[in-house]
Amino acid sequence: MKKLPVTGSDVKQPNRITISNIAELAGVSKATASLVLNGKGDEYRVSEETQQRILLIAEEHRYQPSFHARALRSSRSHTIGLVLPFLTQFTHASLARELESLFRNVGIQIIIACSDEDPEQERVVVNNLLQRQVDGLIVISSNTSDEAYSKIHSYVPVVQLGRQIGDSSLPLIMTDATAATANLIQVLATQYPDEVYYFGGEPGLTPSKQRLEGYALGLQRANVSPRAEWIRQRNYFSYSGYDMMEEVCNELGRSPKALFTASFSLLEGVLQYLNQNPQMQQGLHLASFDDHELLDFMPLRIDSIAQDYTALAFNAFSALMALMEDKPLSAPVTQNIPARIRWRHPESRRLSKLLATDLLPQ
Amino acid sequence: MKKLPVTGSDVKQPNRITISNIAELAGVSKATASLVLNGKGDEYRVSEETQQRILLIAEEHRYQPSFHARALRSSRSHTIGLVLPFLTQFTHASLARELESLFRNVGIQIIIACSDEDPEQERVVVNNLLQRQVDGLIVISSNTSDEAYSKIHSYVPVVQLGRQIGDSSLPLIMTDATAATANLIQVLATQYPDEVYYFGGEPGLTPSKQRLEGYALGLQRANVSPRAEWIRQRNYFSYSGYDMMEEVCNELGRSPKALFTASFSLLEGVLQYLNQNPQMQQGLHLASFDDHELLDFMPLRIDSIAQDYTALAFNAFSALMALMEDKPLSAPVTQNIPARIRWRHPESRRLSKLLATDLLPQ
DNA sequence: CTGAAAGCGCTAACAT
DNA sequence: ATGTTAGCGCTTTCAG
Repeated sequence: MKKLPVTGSDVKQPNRITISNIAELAGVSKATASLVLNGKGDEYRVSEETQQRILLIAEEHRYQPSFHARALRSSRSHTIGLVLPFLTQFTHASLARELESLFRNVGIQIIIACSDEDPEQERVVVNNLLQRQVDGLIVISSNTSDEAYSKIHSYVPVVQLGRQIGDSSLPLIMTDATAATANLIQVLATQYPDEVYYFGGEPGLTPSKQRLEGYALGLQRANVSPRAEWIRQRNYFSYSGYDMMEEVCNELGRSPKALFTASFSLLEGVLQYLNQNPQMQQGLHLASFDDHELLDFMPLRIDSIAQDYTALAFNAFSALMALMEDKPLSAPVTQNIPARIRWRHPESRRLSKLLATDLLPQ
Repeated sequence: MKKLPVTGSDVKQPNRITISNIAELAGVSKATASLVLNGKGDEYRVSEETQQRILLIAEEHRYQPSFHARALRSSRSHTIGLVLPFLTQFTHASLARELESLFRNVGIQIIIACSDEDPEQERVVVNNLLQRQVDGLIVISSNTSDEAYSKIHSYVPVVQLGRQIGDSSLPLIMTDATAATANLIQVLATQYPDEVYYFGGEPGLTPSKQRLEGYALGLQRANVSPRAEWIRQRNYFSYSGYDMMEEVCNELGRSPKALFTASFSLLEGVLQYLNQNPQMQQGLHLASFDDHELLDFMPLRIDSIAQDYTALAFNAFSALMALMEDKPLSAPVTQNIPARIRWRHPESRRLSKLLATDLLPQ
C-alpha cells in the first residue's frame, strides 16, 4: 500500500521518505532523527531506546537522505570530477576504472567528463563540474597553461594525472616516461645505430616532452647522434601516425629500420598504414609507448612500455583525498611512477639484459 | 572535533556568487533576478532596462546557479546514471563515450557506475545513483531479474541497453545479435560442416541466448546438425575463454577446425592460450562477436561482428529523453539494431557474397 | 512590473 | 535527553 507524505504534492517523488517522515513516525523531532541517523546519537546522548526506534523505522522505510539537500547544506557533494581526453582510449579507461573503484569505496562518486583532447571543450566540462560543486578534480588535461586550474585549486583541490599542465606546480602524478623511454631507445639504437625514428604527438604536452627527452637520452647512451629528420611530431590522433608513416615511407622508399611511436594511438595509425602497405613491414622494428594485451598476438613483434595504471590511480586518489581533507600531502607533490618495458623482440630482450648489468646507470 | 564556520562565512566557497548577491547588486529582489536569469523576464514583463542590468551584473560576476539548490527545489538533477559492467571493455567504453556526448549536448550530465559484472555490486551502485536523484537510468545489466528495475521505473525511467534483463518489458535497445551471428555461422558451417565450436558467457544473459540462437540457426541453414560437445558456456571473463580453449584442445589433441567466441573478452582468452600454445594455431578458423581495430593486424584472420555503437547510443538516448519528458515513446520499446560482419577470411567473404544472393533469407 | 514569503530536505547551534 | 529554529540557494505563487 502506498503511504503518501502529508506535506505538499508528491507527484514527483512517489516514494521518497524524508527525515521529517521518519521523525514523525518515530514521534521525535527532525533534529533527533538526524543525529541518530548520522551516528551522532551517542555523542548527543540520545536514549538507546529512541535510537533503536528511529533506526528501525528508517530501515523499514528504506530511508535515503537526499544528496542534494545535504550538498546544499554542507556545500560538499561527495563527488569528484575526472577530466580526460577520450574514454575509449585504453589508458584513460583503465585509469577511470581504477579511480572509480577507489573512490566508490570511500563513498565518493566520480563524474567522468571527456574533453575530446580539446582545450575549449575541457573548459566547458570543467565549468560544468564546478557548477556541480565537485569536491575535487583529477585532470588529464589537454591544456598547456594551468592558469585556470591554479585559480580553481584555491577553492577546489586539483590533481594532475598523467600530464603536467604547462609547468604547473599543482600536485602531479605521472609515469616516469623519460627513464623507460631512454632504456627502450638505448636498446633500439644499439641495434640500429643508423636509423631510429620517433613519432610523437602534441609537442606542447609534458608527456611528449618527457618521451622525446627519453628518446634523446637513449640515443646518447648508445652513442648515436640524432638526426632532425628522424623526429616527427603532430598530435596523438591515430591518423597522425598513419600520415607520418606514409610520409617517411615515401621519403625513404622503404620503411624505417627502427621506429618508436610515443603513444598507442599513433601506433594504431602506423599499423593501419602497414596493413594497407604490407610490403613496408619488411625490416621494420617497431616499439611504442603504451601497451595493449593484443600486442602479444600481433605478427609484428612490438616492444612496448606499459604504464602502471593501478599505481597511478592510487597515488592520484591518495593525493586528492589528502587535499580534500586539508591534510598536508604526505607524498611529494610530483610523483613519477616507474613504467615497465615489455620486450617482444628476442634481440631487444637479450640486449636489455646486457645493458642492465653493464651499462645502464642506476 | 570539526569546527565549522558560522553561517554567512564564506570560507568554503570564496568566490561563489549567489542570486541574492546579484539581486542586491542590481537593487532588485531575488525573485526578479531569478526570473530574468531564467529567461522568463519578458513573460513576466520585467522592464528591459532592469533585465539588462541584472544580466550584466550576473555576467560580470560569473554567476553560476547552484546545482544542488536547483535540484533540491525542483527534484530534477539533470543527471542520468549509466550502469555498465566494465569501463575497460571497448564495447562499453564506446557506448559510454557516445552517450556522454549526446547527453552533454542537452545539458545533462551522465554518471558512470561500474558493476564489475556483479549483480550485488550493481544493486549498490544503482542505489547510489538513485540517492543522487538521477532523472533517468541506462543499464547494461548483469542481472537476470528485472524486479528491482521495474519498481524503479515507476518513478525514474529506465532504459535497458545491450542486454535484456530477464524477460523485462522495460524499453530495450540492443544489437540484433541473432541475425548477424546466424549469417556468420552459416558461412563458417558451410566451410567446416563437421566441426563448429561455440564459446559463450553467462547463459542467463539475453545476449548469450541470442548469440546461441543465432549459432543454432546458422548451423541449421547450413544443414549442419549441432553436437552438444561443440557448445561451451561459462562467463564473459577472458580467463573463461582461455579455460574452454585449453579444455577443447586437450580433448581433441588439436585445435578445433572452426570456433566462434561470443564476445571479445572470450576471444582474448583464446588468443592468450594460442599465444602460449602456438602449435594450436594450425588449421584453426576463428570468428567472434564484437570487433576491434587491432584485429586487422592479427596474424590470424578473424571474422567478427561489429556492433553499431553510435546507433545503439543514439536510440538509448532518444528513448530515455522521451521518457524523461513524459512523451510517449515514438519508437517501439524494443529496438534491434543491426550489426555488421567484418569478413577477414577471403573464403568467408566469398561465401558470404554467394549466400547473400542465393540463400540467405531476408 | 516587482517584492515578500514559503519551502525543497537537511544539519547544527541554541534552547529547553 | 530532546526540540526549536534558522538557514544552505533557488524558484514560484501571490500580493501589491
